[in-house]
Amino acid sequence: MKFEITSRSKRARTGVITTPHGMIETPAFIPVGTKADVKTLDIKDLHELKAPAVLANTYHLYLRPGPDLIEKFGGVGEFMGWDGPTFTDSGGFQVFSLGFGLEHGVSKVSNIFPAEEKQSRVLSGQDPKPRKKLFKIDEDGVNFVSHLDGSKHRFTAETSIDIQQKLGADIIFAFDECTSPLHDKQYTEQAMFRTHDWAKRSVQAWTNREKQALYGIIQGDAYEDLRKKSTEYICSLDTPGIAVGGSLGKSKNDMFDILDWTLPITPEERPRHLLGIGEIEDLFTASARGIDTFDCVSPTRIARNGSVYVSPAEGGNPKNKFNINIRAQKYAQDSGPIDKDCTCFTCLNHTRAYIRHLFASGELLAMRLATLHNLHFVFGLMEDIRGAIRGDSLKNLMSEWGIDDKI
RNA sequence: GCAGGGUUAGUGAAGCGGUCAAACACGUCAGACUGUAAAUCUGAUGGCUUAUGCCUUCGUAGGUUCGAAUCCUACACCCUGCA
Repeated sequence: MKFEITSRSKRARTGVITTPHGMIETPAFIPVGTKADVKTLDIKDLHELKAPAVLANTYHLYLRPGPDLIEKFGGVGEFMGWDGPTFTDSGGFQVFSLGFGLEHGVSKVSNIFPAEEKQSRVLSGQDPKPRKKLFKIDEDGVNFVSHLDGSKHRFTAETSIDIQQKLGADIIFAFDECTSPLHDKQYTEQAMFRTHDWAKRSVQAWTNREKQALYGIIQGDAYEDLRKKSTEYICSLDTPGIAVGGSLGKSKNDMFDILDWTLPITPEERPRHLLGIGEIEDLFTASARGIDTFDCVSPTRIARNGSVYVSPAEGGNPKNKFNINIRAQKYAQDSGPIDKDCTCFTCLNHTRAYIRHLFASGELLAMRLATLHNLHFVFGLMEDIRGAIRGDSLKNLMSEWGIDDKI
């Protein structure tokens, strides 16, 4: 992998990541294809959308169909028939989402209000309805039971890297522990040190350096000293790229702070990936802070659940100005496209009324059309962001979108 | 014509004297979703100037009872046997 910065505008930059499977213009949004497919889409769709890459998942592909089988087929990309760049996540996120996250019903950005109250209940063991977690963490690694069949397994830094080398993605991630916004500082610090140890071991286990680029992952939640310490340590390791991971706090402001603490002290020449983030607003604010690549399930997941992106001119929902719930009754007779200015397949061919009808009827096409639209929208947005960085006008673009950011 | 069974909120269907504005399912409406256990999940769903409140509802009309969706009578419609 090679990374070249092509322009700079304040803290933002554009660049090109060159992988064995092609180039990625950055900042870029990488759609998530957990089980070696972007849900509802095929590779022809991904090509037509100009998807820059696909991010698959180590945990899921390890359980099924298994890394040895994928290796026989020449890696995830070959296996799925995708000739573009690929990423694999390390499985670290599942340690969280199927562990603490499942147990206490939290995601990586806490949306629980009031978060402090929930946090104190969880920390004092007063959470009223904990569920049985599937992962148990120790210093050396993680024991877990498969969510598919209950079988017992163990991941360590070494096994994660070994699996990822068999999966063969162009960009791979160190095995890490993603904490929750509800963990206290003491635990977060312990987890951070564990992640540092695992990162070091991930680097040692990483042997396929010609073809695969390893990214270390910065942890530390929303604690300034921890994030800075973690950034220094992760950047001291010999990895081609750096990722910001883990819990990103209790609000968007926390996330801004985290990026402000970490990115200015990472080496400029290494590409920076922001794990699991990618709502419309975030793509602007994190690009402005110097993030180069994103991955996120949001555009594809909310599409399947009936939320589709709209530009500021369309209005959007009162609570979320960048999307509308296309299932709503008020669109039943709407003869316009999802977004007037959108040139995606869905908007060129179908009305809001038709898409709403497909959702109401439970038709699979509804999810596919919505996914095509949302990804086209996000990829177009990233192109606009890159153009704005080159033209030194990102701030203007953001104000056109009504994004108020102090940066 | 005789005998038996049935008629409950948008639909199907529980309830068979008080704790019933009425279970449950579906439907409908609204909301959530950020390194995907997610075509998932949550809430609302008789009306009201939103309430440990009032009003109207369980085929129709009467009746019994302190009290009826629940018991009785008549009527209407539907189903099943026998003529």
